Amino acid sequence: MLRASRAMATTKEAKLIDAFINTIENFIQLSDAEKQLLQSAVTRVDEVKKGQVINCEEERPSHVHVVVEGWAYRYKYAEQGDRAIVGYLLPGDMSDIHITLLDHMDHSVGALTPAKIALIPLETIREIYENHIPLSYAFFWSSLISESILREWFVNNTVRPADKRVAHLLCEMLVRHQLAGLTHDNSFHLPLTQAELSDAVGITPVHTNRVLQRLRSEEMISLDKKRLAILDLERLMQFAEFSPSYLHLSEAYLRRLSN
Amino acid sequence: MLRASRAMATTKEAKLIDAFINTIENFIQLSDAEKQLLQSAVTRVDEVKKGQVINCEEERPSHVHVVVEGWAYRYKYAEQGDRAIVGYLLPGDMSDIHITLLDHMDHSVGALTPAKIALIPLETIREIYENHIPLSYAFFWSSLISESILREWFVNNTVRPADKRVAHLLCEMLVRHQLAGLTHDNSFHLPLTQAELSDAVGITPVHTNRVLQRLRSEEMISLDKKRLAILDLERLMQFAEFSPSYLHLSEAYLRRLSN
DNA sequence: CGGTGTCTTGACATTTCTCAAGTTGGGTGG
DNA sequence: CCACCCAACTTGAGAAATGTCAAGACACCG
Repeated sequence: MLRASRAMATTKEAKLIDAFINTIENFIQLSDAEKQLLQSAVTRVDEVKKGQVINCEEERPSHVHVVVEGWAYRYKYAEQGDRAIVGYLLPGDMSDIHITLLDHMDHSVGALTPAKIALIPLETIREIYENHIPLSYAFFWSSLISESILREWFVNNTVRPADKRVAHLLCEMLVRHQLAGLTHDNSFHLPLTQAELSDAVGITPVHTNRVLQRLRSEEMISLDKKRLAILDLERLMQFAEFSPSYLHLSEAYLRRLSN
Repeated sequence: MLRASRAMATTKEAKLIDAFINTIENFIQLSDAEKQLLQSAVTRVDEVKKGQVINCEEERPSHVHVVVEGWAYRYKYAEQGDRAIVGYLLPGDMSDIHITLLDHMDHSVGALTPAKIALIPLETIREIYENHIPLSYAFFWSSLISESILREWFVNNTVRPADKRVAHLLCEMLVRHQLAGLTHDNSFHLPLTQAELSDAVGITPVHTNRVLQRLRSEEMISLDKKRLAILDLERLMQFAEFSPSYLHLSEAYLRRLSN
């Protein structure tokens, strides 16, 4: 029975590996044994619907979640029902590694699109902490990267006007999609609703709409049927004051980007 | 020589322990040996002047810094010279544990007041990672707490209007000072300039001034000669939509707060 | 083919910013 | 001890950015 579920997991993990392991290897090279270990750590892969809650604020999840396919997002509601989107999770991103050391979620996580989510039991992660120090570095590292991204998001919403905020976010999304190999010619699938974009940059949907129109009319981007194309990356980055330093890209990735 | 500097350090560390070790012990109880280890990890205690830079963006520090006395702050400049203050560091806070795994600072750290800063060499931290797993949990934990605080700051600046932002920040500062035992009757020393407060909540100094006046005239706070008193904590917290859950306080601390 | 969610537009309200001019207060040199 | 000075704080008036409300257009889905 245990064996069976292992086997099931194995067929799915190929996908987990593609994204998550790839991400980790931006930090350290993993041995085959370590990859295998991560593979077998996944006990389940859930298919969740758009909008479904994956982790709820205040709860204590029993598993750590990794996005395999689709988009998820971190969010928090303020009192009058205003939602702040605190981060987007792309394939390969971990949602809640904090929970191995903290006793409750301080935010919620939900699916922004239909998604596949891999689950790893907390105890497995704890075992890794004890016995596979390089891998625990990797978890710590990935958490530090999300902290750095969050910090830049904070700066974005704190000092920049609405149009630059949106532009900055789009630049980041482009780079992160490039890293994941999900772009063609600076264009990629952006499943966000204008309202979902708004909640990440802290402006009104109506205003987001007008900002996007301006970016389009100035021919920095085109956005149609959820496909975003960056038409003039140079100019967009400059306009947004975007510098990818905070993403802590490895040399290898920086090279990949410049192609 | 080495021995001498150790001895020097030892006299100073009593302070380090008071704050930093205390903080850590909010997470796990440390053995005497572990406390000793942390003590001896400090190779130097610097006295820095107000405004002095401790870590600079893009650089790679050789030491991790811990605030012993005074306030420090994390910040980033946007292009037109706008500064975003990304966090305040109180005694006991670590400034740059990230640097053990990332290759450059993605933000700067400076002193907001005259301060004493303890330095721990990177290699020492790395040794701890390898040989003292519980202590490395503690470092990881403290980094997760700052991430959670940052997340709440993000929410604050993303969904709340100016007056609530300021109120929320003041609530947080009160709690953090209470934890550090730095309050008397809900009042404490707030060394911030109105401009420094402004850069943390993303509004103009002029506007901050008016917001503070409103909070004063509504008798929620009083603020004079850098001494902040929360006159009606209940009301201020409600107004700010403040809930300390994101600070991940231990039961023990929550009890302490309710006195 | 109808319906619901998303996008778009316009007109107006509100919040926050900008600029510019005081005012206050603590610190320093004479 | 005084006089001055500079940084921080305050105030006012008008400008700019962003929000609100309401209605219509569009587009995808069942």
